[in-house]
Amino acid sequence: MANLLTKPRGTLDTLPADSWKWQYVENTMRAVLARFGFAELRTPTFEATELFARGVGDTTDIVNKEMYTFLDKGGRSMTLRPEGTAGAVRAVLENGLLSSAPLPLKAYYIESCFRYEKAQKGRYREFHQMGIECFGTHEAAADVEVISVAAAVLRELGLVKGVELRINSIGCPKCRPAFHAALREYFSAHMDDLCGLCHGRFEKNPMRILDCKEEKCHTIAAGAPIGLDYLCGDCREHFEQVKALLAGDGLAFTIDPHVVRGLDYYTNTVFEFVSAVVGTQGTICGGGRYDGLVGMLGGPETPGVGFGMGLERTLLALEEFNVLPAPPKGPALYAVGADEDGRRAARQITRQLRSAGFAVEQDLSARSVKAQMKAANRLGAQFTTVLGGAEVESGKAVFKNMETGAEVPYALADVESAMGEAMFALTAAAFDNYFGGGNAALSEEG
RNA sequence: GUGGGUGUAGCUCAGUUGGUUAGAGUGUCGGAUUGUGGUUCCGAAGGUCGUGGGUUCGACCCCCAUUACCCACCCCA
Repeated sequence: MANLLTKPRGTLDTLPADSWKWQYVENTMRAVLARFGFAELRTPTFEATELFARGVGDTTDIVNKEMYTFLDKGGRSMTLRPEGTAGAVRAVLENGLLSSAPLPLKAYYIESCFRYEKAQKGRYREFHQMGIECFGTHEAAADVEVISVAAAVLRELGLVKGVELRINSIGCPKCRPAFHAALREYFSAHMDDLCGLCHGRFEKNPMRILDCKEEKCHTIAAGAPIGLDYLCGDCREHFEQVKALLAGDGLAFTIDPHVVRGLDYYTNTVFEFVSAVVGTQGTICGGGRYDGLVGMLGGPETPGVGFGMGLERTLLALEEFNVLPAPPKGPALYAVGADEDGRRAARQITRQLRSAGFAVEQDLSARSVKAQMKAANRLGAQFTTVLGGAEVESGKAVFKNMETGAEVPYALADVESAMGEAMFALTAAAFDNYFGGGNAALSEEG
């Protein structure tokens, strides 16, 4: 009934008190991405439906039943992007980047995606992902570069333990038929024991049976032929190189023949970073190589490799593992006005300090001094200064350190430099405290 | 699309075998002698008990329906 005040199913509000967590994750990602030489690519939130049908693959669940598709006023079928790669490829092709930009082309995006699914923990209808794409080289070094980015992001965020890298190779269009044939031969002997869904998979894409979570299918799949045994010479060699380079980089991984991505465009290397804590939706990051995609969408045959990392799931993992940093500190100063003159003075120094670069708060509700102090405390202000007729007249006031209660006198005329010194003393003290104090070299410098 | 669970104040939750003015904690706002926070004390605001039916003298409580959220399947980030 109160539909007006109910957000759409499967969507999330990020409230002011929590938004710093998202900013922290995004900023960390951007910093790592910059180090690895990836530049941001921004594309529209919706694209022509056909782009996803062709790119993601019209046998996938994503295209068949999970897309937010609508007709625009011109009668064109549009779709809210369900993933990032198709749009990225479109933008790269449409802007001729494969011929004008230096190769390999390395791009990233942080964007929201939309899938019409039933929401649960770690799975939402509007979700956010950071994704990267590396176009123009088939070399294993590119696969490993891409995996390294994901690993570096996770490490930088503090997700070192409890997140596992699993890799596999699903081969190329040349070697896949042999594997499919072998799978069909194996599973045909067990048809009666497979679940209903897997009967369908048997025809369309028998590799998906390996991924089935049904107990009985899982048991049967354990004895199935291993895809890695059916790779052609080139693919085998490629996978060997990927493994060697990963090992050389000190990146721990496990080979998991059951890693089969659900998007049709993947070839060769596929990988995921999995955490057990994010509910059943444990895949924090999933990706792989897609050498056929660019050609499939009408571009020149161009190899590519990339991944998508779910921000909601990353955040869940950070919270589960308790590796979120301390929340940001409150304003440097809360300027309290005690009377009419004081309020005027508070407004004045607030304005002045803000333009000097300090975070300063002031009362906007004509509240009592006590109420303003309470507000300052609640906001986590590091200092307060109470201004009234007396201070205005004498030109002298004090900064009160809200943690220690200590008061530092200053002259109103010198408020900017006084604020700077007070803040410096605070960080120097925190620094000494953190490093066990007694760091003479640094504390003498102030 | 399929299962299971849960809906009582902004938040977390009590609410006796159905009994009349529905509670606590927390949060918000205010006060505890003149202009100083965090602890403490006092007070205030805030709920058509998800919604619609039904049973009953009487329903937050029982029954049915509906809806929302959560968890899981499926799928994937």
